[in-house]
Amino acid sequence: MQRDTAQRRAIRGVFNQENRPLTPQELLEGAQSAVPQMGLATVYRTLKSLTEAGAVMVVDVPGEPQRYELAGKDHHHHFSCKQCGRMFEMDGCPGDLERLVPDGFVMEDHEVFIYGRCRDCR
Amino acid sequence: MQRDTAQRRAIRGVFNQENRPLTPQELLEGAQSAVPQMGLATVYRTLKSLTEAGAVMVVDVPGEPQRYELAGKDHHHHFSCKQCGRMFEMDGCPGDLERLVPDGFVMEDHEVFIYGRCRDCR
DNA sequence: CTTTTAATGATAAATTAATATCAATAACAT
DNA sequence: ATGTTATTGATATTAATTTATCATTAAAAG
Repeated sequence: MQRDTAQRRAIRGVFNQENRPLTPQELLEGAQSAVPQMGLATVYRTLKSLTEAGAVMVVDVPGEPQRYELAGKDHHHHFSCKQCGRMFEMDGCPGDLERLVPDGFVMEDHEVFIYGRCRDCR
Repeated sequence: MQRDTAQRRAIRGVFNQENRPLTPQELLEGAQSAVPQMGLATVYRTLKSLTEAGAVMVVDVPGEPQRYELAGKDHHHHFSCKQCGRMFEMDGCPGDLERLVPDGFVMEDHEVFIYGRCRDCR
C-alpha cells in the first residue's frame, strides 16, 4: 500500500503553499524546511507517482527543465520572471488564436508564455 | 579569415529552402543532400558562428531541443505539428496579452506556441 | 603550384536532467 | 511491540544535447 510519509507531506505542502509551477530543485529546497535531509531522488519519485495519479501536471517550459503544478486548475498560462527565475500562473487566455493558424493547418492545443519582472523583482 | 565552404553553403541553403525553425539534426539531414559526409559538429559550429554574427536566432521550444531560424523576420510565433514533429512559422500575434499579466508584474516579452496537425499531416 | 591555416569529420568529453541501485529506515497491519 | 516491506538517501547510471580535441583536408593568398 501507499504510505504517508513526512517527505510526501512536505512536497504536497510546497505545492499548496507556492501555487505555481515548480522545478524539482525548487520542490527539494522548499520541502527541506520540513525535512532537511530530503534527497532529490525522493522528489522525482514523488513527482512521478503524483503525476501518474493525476494530482500534478507537467509544464514544459522553453529552455528550462520541466516544472510541475497541481492538476485540476482552470485553463491558464504562465509568466516567467527574468530576474528571480520563478514561474507564475496567469488566469485567462488570449483567445482568437485560430486566426494565426495557416490555411490547412489544424489547431489542437496552445501555450502562451509571458516574460518580464514579477511583483517582487520590479 | 572566414572561408566559404560547401558545408556552410549547404547549411545556409537548408535555412533558405525550409524557412522554418530547424533542429541541428534537421539541418544535418538537409545539408547532407549537398554534402553527404557532413558531420553534426560542423552543424553546431556553423550555428554558433551564424548566431554570433546575428544571422540566425535561437528558438527555445517547450520540451524539445533548441531550434534555429533566420534572423530579421517580422514578429511571429510558431506552430508545432504533433505528427511529423516539424515546426512552422505563423505571421502575426494575438495582441492584448497585457490583460493576462497580474497586477504589479511587468511584461517584457512573450511567446505563443500552437500545436496540432500541419497541412501535410492532417 | 605552394604555402598557410581555417575548417572539417570522427569521436571523446562535458553538461544537464532524470532514472536505477541498494542498504538502511520507518509506516502500519497484526 | 514486532515483522513486513514500502520508502528513503546517497550515489551510480542512463539519456540527450552540446562542446572540445586533434589529425586531416581544403580554401584562398601569393
